[in-house]
Amino acid sequence: MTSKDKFFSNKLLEWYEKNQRELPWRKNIRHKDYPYRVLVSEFMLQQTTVATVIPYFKKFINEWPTLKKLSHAKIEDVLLFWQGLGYYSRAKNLLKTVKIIDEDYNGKIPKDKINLIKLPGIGEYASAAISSIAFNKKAVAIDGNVKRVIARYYEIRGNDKSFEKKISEIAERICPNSKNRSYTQAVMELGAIICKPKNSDCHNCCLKSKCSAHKKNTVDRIPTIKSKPLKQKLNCISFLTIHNNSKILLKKRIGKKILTNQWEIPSTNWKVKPVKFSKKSTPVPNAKWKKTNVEFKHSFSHIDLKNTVYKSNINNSQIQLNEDDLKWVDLKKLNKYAVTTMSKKTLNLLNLIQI
DNA sequence: AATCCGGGGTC
DNA sequence: GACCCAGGATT
Repeated sequence: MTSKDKFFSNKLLEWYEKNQRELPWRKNIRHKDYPYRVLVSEFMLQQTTVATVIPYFKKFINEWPTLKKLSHAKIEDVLLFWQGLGYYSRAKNLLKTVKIIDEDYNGKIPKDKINLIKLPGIGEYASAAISSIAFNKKAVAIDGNVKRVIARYYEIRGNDKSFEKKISEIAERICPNSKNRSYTQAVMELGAIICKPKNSDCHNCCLKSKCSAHKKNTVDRIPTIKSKPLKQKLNCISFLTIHNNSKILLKKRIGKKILTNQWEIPSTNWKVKPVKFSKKSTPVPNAKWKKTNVEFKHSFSHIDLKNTVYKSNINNSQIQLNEDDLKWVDLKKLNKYAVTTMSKKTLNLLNLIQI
């Protein structure tokens, strides 16, 4: 432990005391349900910005204020709630984890990383984050923010395995033996609001006097950017069937790997080549179908999808539905279903709903 | 070790 | 359009 290491944790803790944001999951650390709220927040925050999470978190805690209540929830309800937040396996894993804690741990969240990491959806980062933030235990949580802050402060270059190893070794070495609840959040907080990926606010940084990258003016080049594989470009046509301008046909994505079990406007498979319209592929082949002017792109983490929308007005809703996973849904009751964001965008563009 | 999994904000 | 976000599971 060098004086530069000491400076890091001391200055950071001092800065955090005065500058931390008021975030809903940080309130009432003495409350019996505080660890549960930290648990929920850590699931939501994975690869998701604080600003996005806040409204979801508030509604979630309002709906399921305690671990016990969430443990009795149905996965359909949790998924409905998670709609639009993305990475839906988090919702399933959160419910699984809470059920395990309720049954195997007498409702008490494990305090140590070694037990937390066994739970579904909790990995290397989250186990350390929960242990330190919820229980004030010493545990080293390394997320994207931490990597960036440490890489700049010690001027660690690269983006490969050895980079990860160096960051990890330094993080272990400089982690203080107390105030870990604050320290874990302080490093991430600095990364989020001062030591940002771009336009980092070095002028207001409590670490600038000893920051190697700042002194050498290499902040913008650290950490080294990883080249990512190109996104696959895919196409689809979706078929909006509408009755009396009030009810639409939705289909459940059964057996799909992405957006599993969510409801959507029936669509062709996603294909590399532009999809040609054919009546046979529509949910109601004997109806009149018309191409709309709605055509837009929707991006996933690894796919850029172009969606072209066709529409059919159906006068009687008595038509035979051949498949069990097709259903007429009143536009006013759309919020009872987990509907894909792309389908909601479609309905919004057709002025059928407001998002 | 690479790939999959969402969606939105920022520049 | 490229990059990032309090990552984890799967293959």
